[in-house]
Amino acid sequence: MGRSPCCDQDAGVKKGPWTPEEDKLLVDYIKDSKGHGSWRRLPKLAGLNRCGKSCRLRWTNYLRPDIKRGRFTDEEEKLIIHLHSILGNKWSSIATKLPGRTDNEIKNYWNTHLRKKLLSMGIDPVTHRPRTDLSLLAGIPNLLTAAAAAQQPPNTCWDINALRLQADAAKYQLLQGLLRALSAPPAVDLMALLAATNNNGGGLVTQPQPAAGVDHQQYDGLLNLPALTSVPPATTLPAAMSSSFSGLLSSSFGGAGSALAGDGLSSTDLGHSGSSNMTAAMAPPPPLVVAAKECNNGGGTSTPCDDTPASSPFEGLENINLDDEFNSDSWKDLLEQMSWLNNPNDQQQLM
DNA sequence: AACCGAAGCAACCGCCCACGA
DNA sequence: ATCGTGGGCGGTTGCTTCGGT
Repeated sequence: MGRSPCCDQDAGVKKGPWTPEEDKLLVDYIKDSKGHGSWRRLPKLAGLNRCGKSCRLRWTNYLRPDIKRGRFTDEEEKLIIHLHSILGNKWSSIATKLPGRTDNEIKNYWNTHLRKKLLSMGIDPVTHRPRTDLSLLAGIPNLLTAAAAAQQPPNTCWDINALRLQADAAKYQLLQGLLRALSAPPAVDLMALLAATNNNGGGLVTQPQPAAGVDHQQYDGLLNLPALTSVPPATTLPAAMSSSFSGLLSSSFGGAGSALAGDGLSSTDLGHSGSSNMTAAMAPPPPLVVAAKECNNGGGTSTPCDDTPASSPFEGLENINLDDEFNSDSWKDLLEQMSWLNNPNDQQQLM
């Protein structure tokens, strides 16, 4: 239907920053009138050459006596993030839960601080899920572990923990290489990313802790995706896997296992306790726990097994052909070859 | 000391909705 | 039922401040 602007643009009403005198006029009027009444009529009655809307904004965002000034506390930050995950950009609704804070203030704080904070954590500030621009990576459902497991014939045994660790290492390098190949400096700590992409849920789990000011529920949500166990040196990779990535690794990192010092964002923002930087993340792994062995009984479940593993769990992955010069096409090929693994039913059968 | 880019934030803009005539 | 108005809301702008060179 269209409506006339709240303020006549030709009336020469003042715009821009408010002066102390204008503030006083507005405050005095509202005080004397015990309320603002009609905002449209207020400027004339208060002797202000402002539009009513401008007066309302000035009052609600700045002059109201119950406005709380100063930095947001950690608790307020957590609450904002939590409420935003539920309410989205409903700033006024969020503001009702933070006494003394205005929707405008919260909105500004979100846009200038919290949004960046979440991004640096690899969390999409819109969805509060792991970043969608990294979904290509985050969506890999334990690809290599599952693929390796899929190679095992029924009723054979394999060292499930060794398999998982090798898969972790392979994934770690793959992700590094991919990020490099796409000329995208890691926006998140790769260890954290792997923690989010790893589905194995086995032992050796290292649970990073949320950084101060980080919403625990969201963080926990991220961590609901099982955590990375550990990253063995690349030299433990089966030859087939190593060669698949060798070109990419040697050209990108100067050799597998090299540190990525100074690359990307500080991982301290990611809140890791312990290995809180990239160099530490690349350090030799801690001693491994005794590997459990499991049998593929052919029925979609695994059972404990003491037999010697049948063969390298990565056998059969040689057909994943990554070019020496890693590029997006080869990545697509890889995904296509393994796309069936994204099917939850298929994954279920592997577990 | 001067300049420049980035960050922060107050204020504005335009759309939408509720409500009353 | 329709339309005009008031007020609220989210997105955006642009000014100010800050920090680095």
